[in-house]
Amino acid sequence: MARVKNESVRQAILTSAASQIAMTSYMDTTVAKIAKGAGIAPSNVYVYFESKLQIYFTIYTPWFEAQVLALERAVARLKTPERKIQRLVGGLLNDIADDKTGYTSALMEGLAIVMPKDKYKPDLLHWAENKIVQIVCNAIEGAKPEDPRLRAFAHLLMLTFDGVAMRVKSQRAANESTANRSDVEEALVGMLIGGR
Amino acid sequence: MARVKNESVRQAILTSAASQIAMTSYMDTTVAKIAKGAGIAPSNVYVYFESKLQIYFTIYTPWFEAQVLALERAVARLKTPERKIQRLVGGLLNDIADDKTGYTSALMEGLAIVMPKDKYKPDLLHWAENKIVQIVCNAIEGAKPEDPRLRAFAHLLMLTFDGVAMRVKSQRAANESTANRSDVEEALVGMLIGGR
DNA sequence: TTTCATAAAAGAACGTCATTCGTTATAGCA
DNA sequence: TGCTATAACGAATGACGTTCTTTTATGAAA
Repeated sequence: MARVKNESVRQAILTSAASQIAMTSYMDTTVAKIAKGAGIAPSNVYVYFESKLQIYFTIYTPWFEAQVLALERAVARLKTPERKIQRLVGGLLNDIADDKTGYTSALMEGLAIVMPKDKYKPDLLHWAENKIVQIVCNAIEGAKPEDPRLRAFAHLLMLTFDGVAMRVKSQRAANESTANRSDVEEALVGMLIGGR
Repeated sequence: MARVKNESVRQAILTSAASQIAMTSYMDTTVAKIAKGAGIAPSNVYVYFESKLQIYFTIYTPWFEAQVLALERAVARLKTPERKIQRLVGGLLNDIADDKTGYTSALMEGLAIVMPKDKYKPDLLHWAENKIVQIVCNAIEGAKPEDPRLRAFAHLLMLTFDGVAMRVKSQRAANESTANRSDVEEALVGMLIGGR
Protein backbone atom coordinates (compact mmCIF):
# COMPACT_ATOMS: atom_id res chain seq x y z
CA MET A 1 0.00 0.00 0.00
CA ALA A 2 2.33 2.64 1.20
CA ARG A 3 5.58 3.29 2.85
CA VAL A 4 6.83 0.57 5.17
CA LYS A 5 8.80 0.64 8.42
CA ASN A 6 12.52 0.22 7.96
CA GLU A 7 13.99 -2.52 10.15
CA SER A 8 17.43 -0.92 10.03
CA VAL A 9 16.00 2.27 11.57
CA ARG A 10 14.49 0.23 14.37
CA GLN A 11 17.83 -1.42 14.99
CA ALA A 12 19.64 1.91 14.88
CA ILE A 13 17.35 3.19 17.61
CA LEU A 14 18.03 0.16 19.80
CA THR A 15 21.78 0.28 19.20
CA SER A 16 21.96 3.98 19.96
CA ALA A 17 19.85 3.63 23.10
CA ALA A 18 21.88 0.67 24.35
CA SER A 19 25.17 2.47 24.02
CA GLN A 20 23.79 5.62 25.63
CA ILE A 21 22.43 3.66 28.60
CA ALA A 22 25.70 1.77 29.01
CA MET A 23 27.67 5.02 28.91
CA THR A 24 25.49 6.98 31.32
CA SER A 25 22.15 5.83 32.74
CA TYR A 26 18.48 5.53 31.93
CA MET A 27 17.62 9.00 33.17
CA ASP A 28 20.51 10.66 31.35
CA THR A 29 19.62 8.90 28.13
CA THR A 30 17.21 11.27 26.45
CA VAL A 31 15.07 10.48 23.45
CA ALA A 32 16.81 13.34 21.67
CA LYS A 33 20.22 11.70 22.18
CA ILE A 34 18.90 8.32 21.11
CA ALA A 35 17.50 9.86 17.93
CA LYS A 36 20.71 11.74 17.21
CA GLY A 37 22.73 8.54 17.62
CA ALA A 38 20.35 6.78 15.25
CA GLY A 39 20.48 9.61 12.73
CA ILE A 40 16.78 10.42 12.83
CA ALA A 41 14.45 13.04 14.29
CA PRO A 42 13.26 12.52 17.89
CA SER A 43 9.64 12.41 16.87
CA ASN A 44 10.34 9.57 14.48
CA VAL A 45 11.35 7.37 17.39
CA TYR A 46 7.66 7.16 18.26
CA VAL A 47 6.85 5.54 14.97
CA TYR A 48 8.83 2.50 16.12
CA PHE A 49 8.32 2.49 19.90
CA GLU A 50 5.50 3.82 22.00
CA SER A 51 7.65 5.10 24.83
CA LYS A 52 11.21 5.51 26.01
CA LEU A 53 10.59 2.84 28.64
CA GLN A 54 9.51 0.37 25.99
CA ILE A 55 12.76 0.91 24.10
CA TYR A 56 14.61 0.07 27.27
CA PHE A 57 12.63 -3.10 27.98
CA THR A 58 13.19 -4.19 24.39
CA ILE A 59 16.91 -3.98 25.10
CA TYR A 60 16.93 -5.34 28.62
CA THR A 61 14.77 -8.44 28.26
CA PRO A 62 16.92 -10.38 25.77
CA TRP A 63 20.10 -9.19 27.47
CA PHE A 64 18.95 -10.48 30.84
CA GLU A 65 17.76 -13.78 29.40
CA ALA A 66 21.07 -14.28 27.61
CA GLN A 67 22.97 -13.55 30.83
CA VAL A 68 20.93 -16.07 32.79
CA LEU A 69 21.25 -18.73 30.10
CA ALA A 70 25.02 -18.19 29.96
CA LEU A 71 25.11 -18.54 33.72
CA GLU A 72 23.12 -21.76 33.45
CA ARG A 73 25.74 -23.19 31.09
CA ALA A 74 28.59 -22.08 33.35
CA VAL A 75 26.91 -23.77 36.30
CA ALA A 76 26.44 -26.98 34.30
CA ARG A 77 30.18 -27.14 33.66
CA LEU A 78 31.03 -27.27 37.36
CA LYS A 79 31.28 -30.56 39.21
CA THR A 80 30.08 -30.34 42.81
CA PRO A 81 26.64 -29.12 43.95
CA GLU A 82 28.31 -26.63 46.27
CA ARG A 83 30.33 -25.03 43.47
CA LYS A 84 27.27 -24.97 41.25
CA ILE A 85 25.12 -23.13 43.77
CA GLN A 86 27.94 -20.76 44.61
CA ARG A 87 28.31 -19.91 40.95
CA LEU A 88 24.56 -19.42 40.54
CA VAL A 89 24.31 -17.01 43.43
CA GLY A 90 27.55 -15.19 42.65
CA GLY A 91 26.72 -14.94 38.99
CA LEU A 92 23.32 -13.43 39.62
CA LEU A 93 24.44 -10.94 42.25
CA ASN A 94 27.82 -9.93 40.87
CA ASP A 95 27.76 -10.46 37.15
CA ILE A 96 24.16 -9.59 36.37
CA ALA A 97 22.80 -7.38 39.17
CA ASP A 98 26.09 -5.47 39.32
CA ASP A 99 26.95 -5.68 35.63
CA LYS A 100 29.50 -3.50 33.87
CA THR A 101 27.05 -2.24 31.28
CA GLY A 102 24.77 -0.78 33.92
CA TYR A 103 21.71 -2.28 32.24
CA THR A 104 20.36 -3.71 35.48
CA SER A 105 21.04 -0.48 37.28
CA ALA A 106 19.00 1.19 34.56
CA LEU A 107 16.26 -1.38 35.16
CA MET A 108 15.85 -0.04 38.67
CA GLU A 109 15.39 3.46 37.33
CA GLY A 110 12.86 2.20 34.87
CA LEU A 111 10.89 0.08 37.31
CA ALA A 112 10.92 2.79 39.95
CA ILE A 113 9.00 5.13 37.70
CA VAL A 114 6.72 2.55 36.09
CA MET A 115 3.22 3.85 35.76
CA PRO A 116 0.10 1.84 35.01
CA LYS A 117 -0.01 3.28 31.49
CA ASP A 118 3.32 1.61 30.73
CA LYS A 119 1.65 -1.78 31.14
CA TYR A 120 4.67 -3.38 32.74
CA LYS A 121 4.26 -7.11 33.27
CA PRO A 122 6.67 -8.89 35.59
CA ASP A 123 7.00 -11.87 33.25
CA LEU A 124 10.75 -11.57 33.30
CA LEU A 125 10.89 -11.97 37.06
CA HIS A 126 8.70 -15.06 36.97
CA TRP A 127 10.80 -16.51 34.18
CA ALA A 128 13.97 -15.88 36.19
CA GLU A 129 12.59 -17.47 39.34
CA ASN A 130 11.53 -20.56 37.44
CA LYS A 131 14.92 -20.71 35.77
CA ILE A 132 16.65 -20.59 39.15
CA VAL A 133 14.52 -23.48 40.37
CA GLN A 134 15.44 -25.44 37.27
CA ILE A 135 19.17 -24.74 37.63
CA VAL A 136 19.12 -25.81 41.27
CA CYS A 137 17.29 -29.03 40.40
CA ASN A 138 19.98 -29.87 37.88
CA ALA A 139 22.67 -29.03 40.43
CA ILE A 140 21.41 -30.92 43.45
CA GLU A 141 20.55 -34.59 43.32
CA GLY A 142 16.97 -35.17 44.40
CA ALA A 143 15.83 -31.54 44.46
CA LYS A 144 12.17 -31.22 43.43
CA PRO A 145 10.82 -28.18 41.57
CA GLU A 146 7.69 -28.16 43.74
CA ASP A 147 9.62 -28.02 47.01
CA PRO A 148 8.41 -24.81 48.71
CA ARG A 149 11.82 -24.31 50.27
CA LEU A 150 13.35 -24.28 46.84
CA ARG A 151 10.76 -21.85 45.52
CA ALA A 152 11.39 -19.66 48.55
CA PHE A 153 15.10 -19.73 47.77
CA ALA A 154 14.45 -18.62 44.21
CA HIS A 155 12.14 -15.84 45.31
CA LEU A 156 14.56 -14.68 47.98
CA LEU A 157 17.41 -14.73 45.51
CA MET A 158 15.51 -12.54 43.07
CA LEU A 159 14.46 -10.13 45.81
CA THR A 160 18.13 -9.91 46.78
CA PHE A 161 18.95 -9.37 43.12
CA ASP A 162 16.71 -6.31 43.11
CA GLY A 163 18.18 -5.13 46.37
CA VAL A 164 21.73 -5.42 45.10
CA ALA A 165 20.88 -3.62 41.87
CA MET A 166 19.23 -0.86 43.87
CA ARG A 167 22.20 -0.59 46.21
CA VAL A 168 24.64 -0.49 43.32
CA LYS A 169 22.83 2.51 41.91
CA SER A 170 22.81 4.60 45.04
CA GLN A 171 26.27 3.54 46.11
CA ARG A 172 27.65 4.64 42.78
CA ALA A 173 25.90 7.94 43.34
CA ALA A 174 27.48 8.21 46.79
CA ASN A 175 30.85 7.09 45.42
CA GLU A 176 30.84 4.33 47.99
CA SER A 177 32.67 1.06 47.56
CA THR A 178 30.75 -2.18 47.18
CA ALA A 179 30.00 -3.65 50.59
CA ASN A 180 31.22 -7.15 51.34
CA ARG A 181 28.66 -9.13 49.49
CA SER A 182 30.46 -12.45 49.83
CA ASP A 183 29.04 -13.13 53.29
CA VAL A 184 25.55 -12.68 51.93
CA GLU A 185 26.28 -15.04 49.07
CA GLU A 186 27.61 -17.59 51.51
CA ALA A 187 24.46 -17.34 53.58
CA LEU A 188 22.28 -17.88 50.52
CA VAL A 189 24.34 -20.86 49.45
CA GLY A 190 24.05 -22.24 52.97
CA MET A 191 20.27 -22.36 52.61
CA LEU A 192 20.56 -25.14 50.07
CA ILE A 193 23.89 -26.73 50.93
CA GLY A 194 23.30 -27.99 54.44
CA GLY A 195 26.84 -27.15 55.66
CA ARG A 196 27.14 -24.94 58.69
CA MET B 1 18.71 41.62 62.06
CA ALA B 2 16.01 40.89 59.58
CA ARG B 3 13.17 38.64 58.78
CA VAL B 4 13.47 35.15 60.18
CA LYS B 5 12.42 31.72 58.90
CA ASN B 6 9.04 30.64 60.14
CA GLU B 7 9.10 27.15 61.66
CA SER B 8 5.40 26.71 60.97
CA VAL B 9 6.01 27.22 57.26
CA ARG B 10 8.69 24.54 57.32
CA GLN B 11 6.28 22.19 59.06
CA ALA B 12 3.51 23.04 56.62
CA ILE B 13 5.78 22.04 53.75
CA LEU B 14 6.61 18.72 55.40
CA THR B 15 3.00 17.99 56.29
CA SER B 16 1.79 18.81 52.81
CA ALA B 17 4.53 16.73 51.16
CA ALA B 18 3.91 13.77 53.47
CA SER B 19 0.20 13.65 52.73
CA GLN B 20 0.77 14.06 49.01
CA ILE B 21 3.30 11.22 48.95
CA ALA B 22 1.01 8.98 51.00
CA MET B 23 -1.91 9.72 48.69
CA THR B 24 -0.05 9.23 45.42
CA SER B 25 3.70 8.69 45.05
CA TYR B 26 6.98 10.52 44.99
CA MET B 27 6.90 11.17 41.27
CA ASP B 28 3.30 12.41 41.30
CA THR B 29 4.04 14.72 44.20
CA THR B 30 5.13 17.93 42.52
CA VAL B 31 6.73 20.89 44.24
CA ALA B 32 3.80 22.96 43.02
CA LYS B 33 1.32 20.68 44.82
CA ILE B 34 3.42 20.66 47.97
CA ALA B 35 3.52 24.45 47.94
CA LYS B 36 -0.20 24.73 47.30
CA GLY B 37 -0.92 22.41 50.21
CA ALA B 38 1.34 24.48 52.42
CA GLY B 39 -0.26 27.72 51.27
CA ILE B 40 2.90 29.24 49.83
CA ALA B 41 4.50 29.90 46.46
CA PRO B 42 6.53 27.07 44.90
CA SER B 43 9.69 29.14 44.85
CA ASN B 44 9.45 29.73 48.57
CA VAL B 45 9.86 26.00 49.19
CA TYR B 46 13.51 26.47 48.25
CA VAL B 47 14.09 28.85 51.10
CA TYR B 48 13.50 25.93 53.46
CA PHE B 49 14.78 22.92 51.50
CA GLU B 50 17.39 22.68 48.82
CA SER B 51 15.60 20.09 46.74
CA LYS B 52 12.45 18.02 46.48
CA LEU B 53 14.48 14.93 47.33
CA GLN B 54 15.69 16.51 50.53
CA ILE B 55 12.14 17.21 51.62
CA TYR B 56 11.39 13.55 51.14
CA PHE B 57 14.42 12.35 53.09
CA THR B 58 13.49 14.72 55.90
CA ILE B 59 10.15 12.94 56.09
CA TYR B 60 11.35 9.40 55.54
CA THR B 61 14.31 9.20 57.92
CA PRO B 62 12.47 9.78 61.22
CA TRP B 63 9.50 7.75 60.03
CA PHE B 64 11.71 4.76 59.22
CA GLU B 65 13.62 5.04 62.48
CA ALA B 66 10.40 5.19 64.46
CA GLN B 67 9.07 2.13 62.66
CA VAL B 68 12.21 0.15 63.40
CA LEU B 69 12.27 1.22 67.04
CA ALA B 70 8.61 0.25 67.44
CA LEU B 71 9.42 -3.10 65.90
CA GLU B 72 12.29 -3.50 68.34
CA ARG B 73 9.90 -3.00 71.24
CA ALA B 74 7.37 -5.43 69.78
CA VAL B 75 10.09 -8.04 69.41
CA ALA B 76 11.23 -7.51 73.00
CA ARG B 77 7.73 -8.32 74.22
CA LEU B 78 7.76 -11.80 72.68
CA LYS B 79 9.05 -14.81 74.59
CA THR B 80 10.82 -17.33 72.37
CA PRO B 81 13.78 -16.62 70.07
CA GLU B 82 11.86 -18.13 67.18
CA ARG B 83 8.89 -15.80 67.61
CA LYS B 84 11.20 -12.84 68.02
CA ILE B 85 13.07 -13.48 64.78
CA GLN B 86 9.83 -14.19 62.96
CA ARG B 87 8.46 -10.88 64.12
CA LEU B 88 11.64 -9.04 63.14
CA VAL B 89 11.63 -10.40 59.62
CA GLY B 90 7.89 -10.12 59.14
CA GLY B 91 7.81 -6.61 60.57
CA LEU B 92 10.52 -5.37 58.27
CA LEU B 93 9.21 -6.95 55.11
CA ASN B 94 5.46 -6.55 55.62
CA ASP B 95 4.93 -3.57 57.89
CA ILE B 96 7.79 -1.34 56.80
CA ALA B 97 8.86 -2.33 53.27
CA ASP B 98 5.21 -2.81 52.25
CA ASP B 99 3.74 -0.05 54.42
CA LYS B 100 0.30 1.45 53.96
CA THR B 101 1.60 5.01 53.64
CA GLY B 102 3.75 4.12 50.64
CA TYR B 103 6.72 5.99 52.13
CA THR B 104 9.11 3.12 51.48
CA SER B 105 7.76 2.66 48.00
CA ALA B 106 8.52 6.33 47.48
CA LEU B 107 12.04 5.71 48.80
CA MET B 108 12.67 3.46 45.84
CA GLU B 109 11.60 6.19 43.46
CA GLY B 110 13.86 8.63 45.22
CA LEU B 111 16.88 6.36 45.37
CA ALA B 112 16.45 5.27 41.78
CA ILE B 113 16.96 8.79 40.53
CA VAL B 114 19.60 9.89 43.03
CA MET B 115 22.31 11.94 41.43
CA PRO B 116 25.69 12.74 42.95
CA LYS B 117 24.61 16.36 43.45
CA ASP B 118 21.91 15.19 45.84
CA LYS B 119 24.62 14.01 48.23
CA TYR B 120 22.74 10.93 49.38
CA LYS B 121 24.48 9.14 52.21
CA PRO B 122 23.44 5.60 53.05
CA ASP B 123 23.67 6.24 56.79
CA LEU B 124 20.13 5.03 57.27
CA LEU B 125 20.92 1.63 55.79
CA HIS B 126 23.95 1.20 58.01
CA TRP B 127 21.93 2.24 61.03
CA ALA B 128 19.23 -0.28 60.15
CA GLU B 129 21.70 -3.11 59.65
CA ASN B 130 23.34 -2.42 62.99
CA LYS B 131 19.94 -2.24 64.63
CA ILE B 132 19.01 -5.62 63.22
CA VAL B 133 22.21 -7.12 64.60
CA GLN B 134 21.38 -5.62 67.97
CA ILE B 135 17.82 -6.91 67.98
CA VAL B 136 18.98 -10.40 67.08
CA CYS B 137 21.58 -10.36 69.84
CA ASN B 138 18.89 -9.51 72.35
CA ALA B 139 16.67 -12.24 70.95
CA ILE B 140 19.08 -15.13 70.77
CA GLU B 141 21.12 -16.25 73.75
CA GLY B 142 24.84 -16.15 72.98
CA ALA B 143 24.62 -14.31 69.64
CA LYS B 144 27.65 -12.07 69.12
CA PRO B 145 27.47 -8.77 67.21
CA GLU B 146 30.78 -9.53 65.49
CA ASP B 147 29.64 -12.89 64.14
CA PRO B 148 29.99 -12.59 60.35
CA ARG B 149 27.02 -14.89 59.85
CA LEU B 150 24.90 -12.50 61.85
CA ARG B 151 26.15 -9.49 59.91
CA ALA B 152 25.45 -11.38 56.69
CA PHE B 153 21.91 -12.02 57.90
CA ALA B 154 21.40 -8.33 58.59
CA HIS B 155 22.78 -7.33 55.22
CA LEU B 156 20.71 -9.95 53.42
CA LEU B 157 17.61 -8.85 55.27
CA MET B 158 18.10 -5.24 54.22
CA LEU B 159 18.80 -6.21 50.61
CA THR B 160 15.57 -8.20 50.72
CA PHE B 161 13.88 -5.17 52.23
CA ASP B 162 14.88 -3.12 49.18
CA GLY B 163 13.81 -5.92 46.89
CA VAL B 164 10.37 -6.17 48.48
CA ALA B 165 9.89 -2.40 48.37
CA MET B 166 10.86 -2.42 44.71
CA ARG B 167 8.51 -5.29 43.95
CA VAL B 168 5.66 -3.63 45.79
CA LYS B 169 6.00 -0.60 43.56
CA SER B 170 5.94 -2.39 40.26
CA GLN B 171 3.33 -4.89 41.36
CA ARG B 172 1.03 -2.08 42.36
CA ALA B 173 1.64 -0.59 38.92
CA ALA B 174 0.78 -3.93 37.31
CA ASN B 175 -2.22 -4.39 39.62
CA GLU B 176 -0.75 -7.70 40.67
CA SER B 177 -1.38 -9.35 43.99
CA THR B 178 1.38 -9.66 46.53
CA ALA B 179 3.29 -12.89 45.98
CA ASN B 180 3.48 -15.36 48.83
CA ARG B 181 6.18 -13.77 50.88
CA SER B 182 5.76 -16.03 53.89
CA ASP B 183 8.00 -18.74 52.43
CA VAL B 184 10.76 -16.21 52.04
CA GLU B 185 10.30 -15.02 55.60
CA GLU B 186 10.46 -18.59 56.81
CA ALA B 187 13.69 -19.15 54.91
CA LEU B 188 15.25 -16.04 56.45
CA VAL B 189 14.17 -17.07 59.93
CA GLY B 190 15.64 -20.50 59.26
CA MET B 191 19.05 -18.94 58.79
CA LEU B 192 19.20 -18.03 62.45
CA ILE B 193 16.88 -20.57 64.04
CA GLY B 194 18.56 -23.85 63.15
CA GLY B 195 15.25 -25.69 62.65
CA ARG B 196 13.88 -26.78 59.34
C1' DT C 1 8.76 56.02 65.93
C1' DT C 2 11.44 56.11 61.92
C1' DT C 3 14.99 54.07 59.25
C1' DC C 4 17.35 50.53 57.14
C1' DA C 5 19.39 46.22 56.18
C1' DT C 6 18.24 41.56 55.56
C1' DA C 7 15.95 37.82 54.10
C1' DA C 8 11.31 35.63 53.38
C1' DA C 9 7.81 35.51 49.99
C1' DA C 10 5.95 35.87 45.50
C1' DG C 11 5.78 35.70 40.50
C1' DA C 12 7.80 35.27 36.25
C1' DA C 13 11.08 32.95 33.65
C1' DC C 14 14.36 29.18 32.40
C1' DG C 15 15.97 24.78 30.91
C1' DT C 16 15.05 20.10 30.26
C1' DC C 17 12.36 16.36 28.57
C1' DA C 18 9.00 13.10 26.85
C1' DT C 19 5.54 13.26 23.77
C1' DT C 20 2.21 15.04 20.20
C1' DC C 21 0.69 17.82 16.10
C1' DG C 22 0.68 19.42 11.56
C1' DT C 23 3.09 19.06 7.37
C1' DT C 24 6.03 17.14 3.89
C1' DA C 25 8.18 13.60 1.32
C1' DT C 26 8.48 8.99 -0.26
C1' DA C 27 7.70 3.94 -0.90
C1' DG C 28 4.64 0.76 -2.85
C1' DC C 29 0.66 -0.20 -5.70
C1' DA C 30 -3.05 0.50 -9.44
C1' DT D 1 2.08 8.16 -13.85
C1' DG D 2 -0.75 9.15 -10.37
C1' DC D 3 -2.73 7.87 -5.69
C1' DT D 4 -2.50 6.82 -0.96
C1' DA D 5 -0.87 5.45 3.33
C1' DT D 6 2.51 6.58 6.35
C1' DA D 7 7.53 7.27 7.57
C1' DA D 8 9.98 11.24 8.64
C1' DC D 9 10.52 15.81 10.23
C1' DG D 10 10.32 20.38 12.68
C1' DA D 11 7.80 22.87 15.54
C1' DA D 12 4.80 22.96 19.33
C1' DT D 13 3.01 21.40 24.00
C1' DG D 14 2.78 20.54 28.62
C1' DA D 15 5.16 19.15 32.96
C1' DC D 16 8.18 20.03 36.25
C1' DG D 17 12.23 21.22 39.17
C1' DT D 18 14.70 25.04 39.93
C1' DT D 19 16.51 29.87 39.65
C1' DC D 20 16.09 34.98 38.90
C1' DT D 21 14.06 39.24 39.94
C1' DT D 22 11.17 41.95 42.50
C1' DT D 23 8.32 42.96 46.37
C1' DT D 24 7.25 42.88 51.14
C1' DA D 25 7.52 41.88 55.97
C1' DT D 26 10.50 41.75 59.99
C1' DG D 27 13.34 43.13 63.65
C1' DA D 28 17.06 45.79 65.33
C1' DA D 29 19.40 50.27 65.57
C1' DA D 30 18.92 55.35 65.65
